[in-house]
Amino acid sequence: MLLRMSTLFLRTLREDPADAEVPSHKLLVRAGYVRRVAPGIYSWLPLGKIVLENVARVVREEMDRIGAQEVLFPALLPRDFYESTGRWTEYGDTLFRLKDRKGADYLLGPTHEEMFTDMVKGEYSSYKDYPVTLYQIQTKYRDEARPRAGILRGREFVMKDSYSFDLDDDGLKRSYELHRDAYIRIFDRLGIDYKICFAMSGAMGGSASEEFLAPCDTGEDTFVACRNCGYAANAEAVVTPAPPAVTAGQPPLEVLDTPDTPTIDSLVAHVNEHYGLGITAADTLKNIVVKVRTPGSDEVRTLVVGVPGDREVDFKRLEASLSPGVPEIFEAEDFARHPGLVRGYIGPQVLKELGIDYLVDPRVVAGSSWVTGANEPGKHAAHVVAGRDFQPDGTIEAAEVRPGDDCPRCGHALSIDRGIEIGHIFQLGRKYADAAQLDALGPDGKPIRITMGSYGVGVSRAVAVLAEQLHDGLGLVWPREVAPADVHIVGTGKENQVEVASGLAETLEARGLRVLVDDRPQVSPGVKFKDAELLGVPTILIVGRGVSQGVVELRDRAAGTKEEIPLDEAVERVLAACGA
RNA sequence: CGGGGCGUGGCGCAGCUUGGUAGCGCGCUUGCUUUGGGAGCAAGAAGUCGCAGGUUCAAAUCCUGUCGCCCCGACCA
Repeated sequence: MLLRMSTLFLRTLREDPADAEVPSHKLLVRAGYVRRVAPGIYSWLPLGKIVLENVARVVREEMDRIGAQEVLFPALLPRDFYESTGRWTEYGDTLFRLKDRKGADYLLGPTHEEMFTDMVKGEYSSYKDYPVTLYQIQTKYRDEARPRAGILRGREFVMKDSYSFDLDDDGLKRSYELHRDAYIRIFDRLGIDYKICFAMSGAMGGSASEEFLAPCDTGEDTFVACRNCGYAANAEAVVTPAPPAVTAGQPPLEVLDTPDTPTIDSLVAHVNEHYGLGITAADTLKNIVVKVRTPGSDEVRTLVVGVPGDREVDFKRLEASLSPGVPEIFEAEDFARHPGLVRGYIGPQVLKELGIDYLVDPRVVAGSSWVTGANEPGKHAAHVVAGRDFQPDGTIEAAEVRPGDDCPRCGHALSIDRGIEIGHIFQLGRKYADAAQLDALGPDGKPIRITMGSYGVGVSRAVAVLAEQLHDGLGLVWPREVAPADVHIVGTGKENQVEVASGLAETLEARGLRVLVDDRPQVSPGVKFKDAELLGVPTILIVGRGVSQGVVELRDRAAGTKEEIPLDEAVERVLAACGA
């Protein structure tokens, strides 16, 4: 491959685009890799297209290596496939819907579980056919409430999705492990920094699920990591270790007058001053009321969640824990309908008789004693003991996770970071096979329900993540595997530099390198240097003022090093630098 | 959905308060000079100022409406 800057369809920008906030967005636009078309929708220019294809190639090679077979579904899909699993309605506004000329409903595929399942059902029928794994690299469409950060979170994006079909749980586990290994190879080859995190299997009803998160300040996901034992988990999936149950005798429950203590801080200050309890916010029990809606039905139940008063409820964690139920805020009119719930002074002591479910943070163990609401305006209760004064209906992971919290595996302090999800592997189980009645006929003549795994890689997102993780003040710094070229040859000078550069480019191309050569006439050296740094090709060869003395300059974009080398060694030196 | 900000040549912006010939930088075209860090000089091309209505002798500027875009939030009872 040989690209010439003199004819390459490329225009770099000197300034950041006004609508870009994050580094990857700014740089990919400035360097002429992508252009915005509409919110969350981008065009890929030649260099961007090459990088995108390189990522796709790596993904494809590693999927093929584990025996997955590539297929391609349409992005434009008829409604009926999504009707059978209920997702035509469940997906809500995120689904791009459209009608054909006859008025029939269509959608742009946000994901393709239904299509894969249906395809396998149509072709395979014997246990001898299994296991099988299929994948595609496809454009997906999701009408996100808020697309952001350029191609990091778009409404149209390229994703590799694959599905494994197995006869039993052991097979599923093997398919899952194969994918896990493939993903490790993919992200290692791409040069992405990532962490494998435990994730919630959530509504999909699966058993095991892990996310590949790329640590990144601009990330939307929060994850915890333990430096000691290597445990890592999405914040939504973190398990809170329960302290040992308390058995020692506790003083009896005591109701306290606590006027004007609407917040935890004011409550703590008040009881310490007037009752000398010497407590902290962590000794109080905060009770949050939510409504939980069951999707697909009108059923709404009231739920109270108890967490230590020094912690906020993390709505995302709550949501994940309640899934498929959807928590909603308990409004003033809801309080009006439940006079037993005294806003600001709710305690769990009365929930049983009110018939309201009560779930507590795992720290609220049997025998633990709390200061909490007394279910009367202006009153709280002290020495309220779990198991004695109230009986929780179970535990729930809803409290926020904080840096320094105990690792659930080894007890060391956890750190918290943000990341971007670039891959997800997931033991789906039989949900879709059940919906589609996907069976194989067994050796005994009886049907075997197939069990599935679902696996995704954000291909276009990976491009943005690389830009996000690998850049400096001058521009992009691509790893060689995805770079638009192996070497960027800059010819600059008023003598024969451009011809020499062009000749070197042809020689190196013939030796198997992907070459980008700046052969633009009448362009000043400064511009060419700046562009080379902005574009981010890993190896840069400058053919400039030294050429009449037989000297050229070899640069390493990532290391920032430069070295003068003899012109007649240039070809071999570049080949060596490019690992060819 | 809530809050904030912004719509002016291809890109980045000023002008609006206080109405009066639409401007700057980058980019682009032509010529000459220049060639190791986003060159210089000269001459050019290119904008119905998001859209609609209103006020006015006169609107990018004031008023009303509307559309779009960007950012933050989506919870703390």
